[in-house]
Amino acid sequence: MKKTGQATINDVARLAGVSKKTVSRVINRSPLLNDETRDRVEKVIAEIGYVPNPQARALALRRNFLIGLIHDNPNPHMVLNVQQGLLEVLRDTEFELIVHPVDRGAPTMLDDIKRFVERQRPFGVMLLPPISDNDSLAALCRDNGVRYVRMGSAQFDEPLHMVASNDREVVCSAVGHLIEAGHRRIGLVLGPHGFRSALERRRGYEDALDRADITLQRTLVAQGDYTFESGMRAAERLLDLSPRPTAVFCSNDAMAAGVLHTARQRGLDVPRDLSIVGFDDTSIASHLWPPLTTVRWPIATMARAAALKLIGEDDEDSGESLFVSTLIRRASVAAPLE
Amino acid sequence: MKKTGQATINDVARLAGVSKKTVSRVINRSPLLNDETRDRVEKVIAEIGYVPNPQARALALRRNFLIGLIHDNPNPHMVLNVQQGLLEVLRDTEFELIVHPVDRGAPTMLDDIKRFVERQRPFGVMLLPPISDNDSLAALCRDNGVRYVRMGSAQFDEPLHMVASNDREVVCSAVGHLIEAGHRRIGLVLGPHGFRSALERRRGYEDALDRADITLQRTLVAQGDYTFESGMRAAERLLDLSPRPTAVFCSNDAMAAGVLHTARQRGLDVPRDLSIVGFDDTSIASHLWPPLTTVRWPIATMARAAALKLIGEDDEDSGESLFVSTLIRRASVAAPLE
DNA sequence: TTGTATGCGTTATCAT
DNA sequence: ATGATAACGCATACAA
Repeated sequence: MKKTGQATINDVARLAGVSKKTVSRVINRSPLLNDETRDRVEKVIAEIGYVPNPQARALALRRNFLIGLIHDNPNPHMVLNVQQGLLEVLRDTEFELIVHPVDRGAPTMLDDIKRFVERQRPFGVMLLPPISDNDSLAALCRDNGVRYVRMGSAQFDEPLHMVASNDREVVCSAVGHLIEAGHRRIGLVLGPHGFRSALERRRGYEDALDRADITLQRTLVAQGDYTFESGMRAAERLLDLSPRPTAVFCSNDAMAAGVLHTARQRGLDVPRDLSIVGFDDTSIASHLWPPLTTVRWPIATMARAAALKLIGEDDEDSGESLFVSTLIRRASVAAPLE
Repeated sequence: MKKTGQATINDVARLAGVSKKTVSRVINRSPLLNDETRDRVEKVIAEIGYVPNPQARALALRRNFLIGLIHDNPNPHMVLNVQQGLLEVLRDTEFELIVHPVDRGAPTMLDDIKRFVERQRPFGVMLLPPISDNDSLAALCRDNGVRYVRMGSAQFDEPLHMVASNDREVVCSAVGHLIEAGHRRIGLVLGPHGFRSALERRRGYEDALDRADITLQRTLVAQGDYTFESGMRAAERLLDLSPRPTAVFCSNDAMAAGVLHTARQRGLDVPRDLSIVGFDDTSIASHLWPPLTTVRWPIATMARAAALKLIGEDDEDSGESLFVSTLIRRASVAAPLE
C-alpha cells in the first residue's frame, strides 16, 4: 500500500476493480450508480477502513469541512454552551469545530474575519452575539459561499440563518412576575450600549410596565455592561434612591450578582428588602445565596439547531429558528415589605 | 487572474518572473536564496496580497496548520481560559484552533482521538487534564509526528511537552495558611478518583499537616468530584463531625461554594465558625459572600507557553514548563473561635 | 542559486 | 453507469 499507512481512494479503486471516480461517487452518494457497483465499493471501503483525506477534499472542493465559531468573547458561559451544543451535532460527522474569536471594537475586525473566511474556506460559520448583529458579516459569508447562522435575541435574518431567543417576551413576563408579587418600583440594570440583547431586554421591561400601567421612571434605569462590577455600581445608584426600588431586574446574572453583593454590603436582606431577577441562568445563579430567580435560555439547544442548519442538506427543512426562554423561580424574589 | 479571485503561487511566480519553486522557497524561508530575488518576490507578494492556500499546503505537506485542543470538558473556566491563552499566541499566525472534546470513560476515546489525529493531521495538539495524564495519548501523537503539549498538576513529561502547575506545593502553603491562623482540625474535600490534580492537592494537604506535626485524620477527608453538589455532600458529612472541623480546604472552587452553601444552611457563619479555602480562583470565588480565599493558577499564561511550544521552531528553547500558583487571600478565612 | 517534473488525494469534465 | 484525464495549489527530488 502506501508508505503513510493510510489507504487512499486509489487503493479502494484498485481493490474494487473500478475507477477512482466511481469510488468518489460512492463517497459522495451520487444517485446515478449501479447498486451492485456501490455495494462492492462499499465493502472494500469497510474492509480496509478507508476514510477520505480531508485536506485533499478541501483542495479539490475549495471548501473545508470545518465549522467556524466566530465570537467576541461575550460571556464564557455562553461560548462554552454553544461549543458544547455545536459539537454534540458535529461529533460523529466529518466536521470539526474551529474557534475564531475576534475583537469587536478593533477596526480590523471585518478584515480579520474576511481573511479567516477566505483562507480557511469553512463549510459554515456560526456568529455569536453581539457581533451577530453585524449585517456585513452575513454579507461576507454569503459572498464567499459560506453558510452562516446568527445567534441573537431577536429574529433579524431568515430562519435558515438564524437561531433566536425571545428575550423581549420573557423579560416582560419576568418583570410581570415582580409586578404580580406586588412590586411597583422596579429598577432596571441595562446591558451595554449597542447590544441587541440589551435593547430587547429593555423593551421587555418597558412592555411589562406598560401592561401594568406603571409609569416608566428614568431614575430607576441604570446603565450596566454585563459585568459584576457594573452591577455593583448600578446598585449603588439605585439603592441611594428615595424611595428605594423594591425590586430590580438585571439584564444578566453577573450584574444581578453584583447587585446582590452591594445590597448585602448595605445590610439589606434579599429578598425581604430587595427582590432581584437575573438573566442567563449561569451556574452562579443557583449557587448564590439566596439562589437567584433568573431567565434560562436554551443555548445548547439553539447551538444544536444552528449546527444542523449549517451542515444540513440544501433541500432540508431549515428547522426551528425561534427558541423560548423560561423564567426560573428561586428565592431572590418575594413580595415587597410595605 | 483566477476565477476565484484569490491569487495563487503561479500568479506570484509569473509577475515576479521566477518559478513557482522560488516563490515557495521565499514562503518557507529557504536560506539558499538570492537576496535580490527574495526581495522581488516579496514585493509582488505584498502587492497582490498573496497568501498561500492552507488546504494545498496541508495536502502537500501532509500536515495541517491547525492546533487541536483535546479535552474532556473538565471545568468551563479552565477550558475557556486555555482557549484564550492559546488564541492570543495563534492570532496573527497562520494557525487556527480546532476544538475536539472527547469522552473520558467512553471505551472509544483513544480511537476517537486517533482518528482525529490521523485525519486532521494537526500541527500540534494540547492535552488538557484530566486526560493529559494518559501516556498512550502522548505516544499516539509522537507516532504520528504530531507535536503535543500536556497540561497538568505536576511535571510528568519532558519540558518540551509539558506545562505544569505546582499544585502540591501551593496547596501545602494554603493549608499552612490555615494552620498559621490557628486551625488544627482542617477538613479536606478531595477531587475525583484518578485525577492527577486531586492527588497532588491531597498530597499538598498532607505535607502541610506533616510539617505542622498534625496527625492526619481520615474522618476529616471527604470525597468530592469537583462539583458544587459534591461540595454540599462533603460538607454535610464534615459538619456532622464532633468536634467539627474549624476549617476546610476544598480541592476546587465549585466544591468550596457548595461547602459554603451548606454551612450557611446550617446557620454557620463563614469565616467565624468555619474557614474555607478553594482552588482555581474562578469568577465565582470573588463574587461569593464572603469572597473566597483560593489558589490562582496561571492558566492563560500556561496556555500561551504551550502554544509557543507547539508552533515554535525545532531549535528554539522550549521555554518554561513549570508555573507557580499563588494563594489569593480573601475573607473566607479567619482564626478559629475556640 | 534557480528551474522542471512529479506527487499529494480528491473532485470535475467530458468522454464512452 | 463508468472511466481517462485534467485540475486544485503547493512542496519535494533532482537537475541544471
